[in-house]
Amino acid sequence: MDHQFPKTVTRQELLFEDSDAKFRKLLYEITALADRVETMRATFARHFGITRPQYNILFYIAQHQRDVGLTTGQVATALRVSSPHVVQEVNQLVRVNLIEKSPNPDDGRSVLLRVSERGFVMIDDLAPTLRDVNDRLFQSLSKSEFDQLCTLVATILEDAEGVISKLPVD
Amino acid sequence: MDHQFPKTVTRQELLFEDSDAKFRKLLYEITALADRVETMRATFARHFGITRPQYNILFYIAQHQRDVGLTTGQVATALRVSSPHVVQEVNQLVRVNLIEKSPNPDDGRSVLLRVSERGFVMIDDLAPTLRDVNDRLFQSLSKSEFDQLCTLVATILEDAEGVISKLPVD
DNA sequence: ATAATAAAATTATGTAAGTTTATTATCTAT
DNA sequence: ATAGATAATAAACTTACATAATTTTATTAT
Repeated sequence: MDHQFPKTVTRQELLFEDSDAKFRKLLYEITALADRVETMRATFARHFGITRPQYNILFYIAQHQRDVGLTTGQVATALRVSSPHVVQEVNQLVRVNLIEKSPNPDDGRSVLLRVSERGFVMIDDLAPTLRDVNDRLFQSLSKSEFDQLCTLVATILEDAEGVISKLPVD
Repeated sequence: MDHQFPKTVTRQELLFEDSDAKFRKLLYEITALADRVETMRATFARHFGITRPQYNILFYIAQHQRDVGLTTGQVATALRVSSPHVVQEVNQLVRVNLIEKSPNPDDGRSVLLRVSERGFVMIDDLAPTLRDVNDRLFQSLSKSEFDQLCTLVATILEDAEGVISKLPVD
């Protein structure tokens, strides 16, 4: 009658006093942390009068356009969303003059996306707030802890891709 | 004409060669990792014939109901979603006999949720797969790295709550 | 050079995962 | 006994996507 939840991990390195509680807490906290980060982005987005996906697209382009800009497809692939979604959100950003579209001289089917002058003004306006928030978010980390965290997260993310590519179900 | 993206962090501990690139990569990878974890959960959910939010609710209850069960409101608060959403998804789970509702003897307004016998059978069926996936997801971590990661993530999550509670915008 | 095929963006439509608002029943404090 | 507060729920709405179909332009094979 009184079921106990089965263990979700077997590696000894991940168990404490034979319990996977700490491991489950970590998994929960990783997703919770990502959720908080997206909450912050949603707040910044609202401050700009745009939505969270629009904010993510705008900032991705701002950080990765060089001189040439990015295509719709590049943005969709990088953010792991569909092209129609990028088209839809970018059109909203074009309407409020935060993104500019121009034809791709190398490919007549393609379009190049760049953040507008106004877009960069808004980003520059937000930057001090962003620095304040990020400094506080990572206030407790020493340089070596930051390095460790970067390495650990990168490693696990890589392993996650491998795991997903051959999930034993579905 | 050629705008450069402003720095998003100032702490020296988080900068490399005066660039915040590594920091931005970390933030990106944290959300990417959480996204991959949710992708895995969605796959397990599909295998059960339920949705990802249903899976998350089912597993939260399975792990936290003791003898007594959990109320709708407790689940909503813990998972940070609205009560109506929990009601909706739990009703689906009741329909397929994975969750059982019972009146709360201590409060006539309230309802107690528990995973059904069939629910635990499904969870026990999935457990070996879950262990395999989790072992592989964290295959690269030593015990001390796992400990460090737990501490770092918990610390940052705590700081994140503080940051959100007093965001300088909105 | 032309025909077939592929690729990029877009339009239209659909859906999953939530939210907000309103209602009802019960509880708590005066 | 009454006046709020709280728990669950129902109904309606919204957001953040995806899928399918279409158009235009490129590429490849003949």
